[in-house]
Amino acid sequence: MTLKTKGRPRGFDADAALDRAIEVFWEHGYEGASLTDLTSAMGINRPSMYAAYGNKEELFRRAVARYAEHDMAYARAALAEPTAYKVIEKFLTANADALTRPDRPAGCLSIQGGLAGGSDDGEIAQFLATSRLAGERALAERLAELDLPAGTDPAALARYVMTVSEGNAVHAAAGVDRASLYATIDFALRAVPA
Amino acid sequence: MTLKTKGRPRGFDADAALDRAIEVFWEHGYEGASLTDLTSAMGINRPSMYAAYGNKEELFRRAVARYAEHDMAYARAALAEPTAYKVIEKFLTANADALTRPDRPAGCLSIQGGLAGGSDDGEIAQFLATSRLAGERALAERLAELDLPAGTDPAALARYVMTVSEGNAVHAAAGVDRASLYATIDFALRAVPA
DNA sequence: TCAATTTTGTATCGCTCGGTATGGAATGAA
DNA sequence: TTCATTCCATACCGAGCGATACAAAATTGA
Repeated sequence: MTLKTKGRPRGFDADAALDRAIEVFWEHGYEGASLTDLTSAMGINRPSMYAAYGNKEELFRRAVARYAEHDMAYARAALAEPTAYKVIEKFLTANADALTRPDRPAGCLSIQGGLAGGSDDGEIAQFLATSRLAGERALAERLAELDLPAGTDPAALARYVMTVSEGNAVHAAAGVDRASLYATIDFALRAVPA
Repeated sequence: MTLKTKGRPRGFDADAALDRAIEVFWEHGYEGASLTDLTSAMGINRPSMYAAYGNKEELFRRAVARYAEHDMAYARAALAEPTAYKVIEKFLTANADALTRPDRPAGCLSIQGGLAGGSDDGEIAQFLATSRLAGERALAERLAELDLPAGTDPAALARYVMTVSEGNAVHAAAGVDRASLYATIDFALRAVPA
């Protein structure tokens, strides 16, 4: 799969470097993560970053894509559960686990990355919002396939679940521990048709 | 109440200027709001801002304090309701209204202001988190006074309600409309003891 | 062995950031 | 009128930002 390269070979693993960039963006947000922070965490120099990823915004988009693929695999796994209640229960608990992993920053990259539009016209915030709403739509579509009581809107239920998930992410970023998030989920599940 | 001043009188209303600063922080976040953005919205020059408020961080803290006093008065009003269910119902609906006021930025300053620790070591994010948790504690204390079923932890219930509120704030900032937030609240209230 | 190609390290670019020095303008007190 | 005091406006500061120019280093193909 490695195509024959002509020039000097790259001295670092682009995916491993991306993993380190993910954590920097996760902790400091898009705007708060400076190129000095990023490249020093990635173990490379600035020109290497620009050659490999384009610019800071592209690096961020690649980081979010990789984050969605790896750190949010639990969400796709939860969709495989056989009932609506179990899908939601598994999604929320696995989400709470991910929000409080001891070896990772607290919270969720797609929220920590940036909610407010900073210097740009909210381009980053909008990109993250779109990506979150895509997850919400995927959940709604899965719920629509499953056994919901008549009159229950799958899209509204999915939005409720994502709302709890995002609120938990805000709490986790503030230092709230895993057990407390579980307690919140216990309440949240009481609103879900069994 | 105006004490006799000696020198040249101030040429602007400090509270009105603060209201304009609130909106800039609300839209762009603490880091994303530059002094040029702020002072031009406030209609004053930089030295006037520094003379009146100290520095950018102090301006932000004053803005958040004024925001809590004015734009979040609905929260204190909701606490006056006579039952736990009504307190929570009124808090969440008034919150959804505030998150989607057409004459104000979408979402909530205490979340839009900044979740991730930027250049500083998360001092702003921590300040905002502390202020949000103070609101949560106030709600918990009020719920503890009211009629909850035996075995219901007021602190956990308050945390659940704030989680929904914060999730709605994230959704509102992403452009979700008021009716959708209401639908989320309809689900959320099903978990609240009546 | 040499040209072609790509990456790497250094040093720097122009720009914007938060913050300030300075002098003139506007007031109250004497 | 004059002084002391306070505020306003211009112009500027050092620092850090994202992004790059340039040449040395490392590889492939001829």
